[in-house]
Amino acid sequence: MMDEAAFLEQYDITAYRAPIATVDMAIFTVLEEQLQVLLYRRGEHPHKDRWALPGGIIDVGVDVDLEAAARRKLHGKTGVASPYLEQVATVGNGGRDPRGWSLSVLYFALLPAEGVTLSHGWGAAQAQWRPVTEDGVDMPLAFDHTELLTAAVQRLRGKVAYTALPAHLLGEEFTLSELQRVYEILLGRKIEKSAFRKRILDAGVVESAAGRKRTGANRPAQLYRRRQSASSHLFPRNLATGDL
Amino acid sequence: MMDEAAFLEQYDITAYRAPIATVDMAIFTVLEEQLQVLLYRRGEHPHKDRWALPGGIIDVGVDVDLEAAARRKLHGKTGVASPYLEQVATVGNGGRDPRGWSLSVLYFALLPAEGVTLSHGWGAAQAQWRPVTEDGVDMPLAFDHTELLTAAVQRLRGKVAYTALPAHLLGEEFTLSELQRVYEILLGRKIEKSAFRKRILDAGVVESAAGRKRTGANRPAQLYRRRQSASSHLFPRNLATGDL
DNA sequence: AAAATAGTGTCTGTCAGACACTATTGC
DNA sequence: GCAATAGTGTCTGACAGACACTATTTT
Repeated sequence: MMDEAAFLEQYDITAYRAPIATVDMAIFTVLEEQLQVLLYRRGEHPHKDRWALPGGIIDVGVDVDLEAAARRKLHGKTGVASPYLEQVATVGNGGRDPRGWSLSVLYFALLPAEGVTLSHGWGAAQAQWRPVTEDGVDMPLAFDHTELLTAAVQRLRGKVAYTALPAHLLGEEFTLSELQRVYEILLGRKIEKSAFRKRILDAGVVESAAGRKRTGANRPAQLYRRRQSASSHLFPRNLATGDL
Repeated sequence: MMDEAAFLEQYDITAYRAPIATVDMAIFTVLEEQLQVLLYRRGEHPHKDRWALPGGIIDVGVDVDLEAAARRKLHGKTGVASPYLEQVATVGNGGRDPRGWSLSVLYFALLPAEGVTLSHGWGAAQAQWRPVTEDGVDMPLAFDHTELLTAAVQRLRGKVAYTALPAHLLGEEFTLSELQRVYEILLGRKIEKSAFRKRILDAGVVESAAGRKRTGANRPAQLYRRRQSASSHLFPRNLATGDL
């Protein structure tokens, strides 16, 4: 009979043909009144010169865990360290990558457009924001990234009406009007102002910050910031006008 | 300059130290008026003799995709081929498995207790249903399976009030009273009958089946069955009495 | 008739949705 | 004052939640 220490001694990890393990990122922002996603043009095989979601192979020597791998990819492309990050799903099969059976963990990130400096990183020819139309982007993508992007967009859109997630698309401080505008862009329709404000404030997902924002020939607006609970909070009912 | 075919030709998949890739299953049923989860006692190292969620290493030679791997594990333990299956999350880090950096994709399955014959499968000393109390089970589990189970239970509980998922815990045909009872068990509280029936029927997630069920000295109940849309449907508002 | 569960009808408080109104700034 | 946006108040219809009622079976 063998104990666990002895078992591990003789265990050969390379005896198993493991799948390729990767992380892919759908990085969203709101820019020019549109939801946009960060894509880069692949500079290496496979799918060289095609547009793709940022991502890549998990490095078990560098990444302490899955989320660290995701943050590493994100930081490399945007320079942003700690945006809102959420795991969407994992896909895995023998056909999605010509290199063999591969498994990809998909994350989405939300970040404010200001302060982001896109850098190519190695292996990427270009990186740029592309507007999201309906559930995707109007260009073919490498691998199964079209499907991955659709899944990420649907997850995001599905949560908009029930959570305070869109607040992460704005900077530290923002006005309720700005927040409402982001909701409207994500939902693709107008929201009734009074109901929106009541529900956001009642939910306690934002707190007022000192100071007001003055932009033009009009009444200045109170500034707010996210509260800690903001991301996880589920509104008891729908937030925006109209169901779903 | 190399084209893609030439690239793949010289590409050596074993040059990368990939994580161990596994699938774990939280298999739920309702038995004896309680939510129960299927556990098995490990017959091999590591964590020999500890209770664990069914699962194991993905076999890229056998499993065409991730879900196939999950169904293979499920079928091996229960003999059930096609229950409700949903991906919950993926965890990965260097410390959760003594064999090395490992990555586990967690699924949960819902199935009716009738007709399930538990079999050990190889590598398992015993398999049995264990009641779920609060967010877990009252025994230590192997690896990080306590956390995995908690995640699965929370996902299930979180969706109960907004979806028709609990219908998958019953057989082909069931009465509305039986369905209501399952909801009550999962939510841990009574639901008002009239409201429950109105919302289930209005949502159109079940359809009446021919025949009625007669059990005792009382009025027989109409039988219903799930409709195709049942699993994905989101109720516009909460289904059960009381929020969340 | 009694017991037991199936199934329906009605009332009420709450809240989403609509809309109109007041407030505060620059010009 | 006028334009423009911030922010509030009020009415109404719909529905969740509570509760009481009717219906159908066996014993």
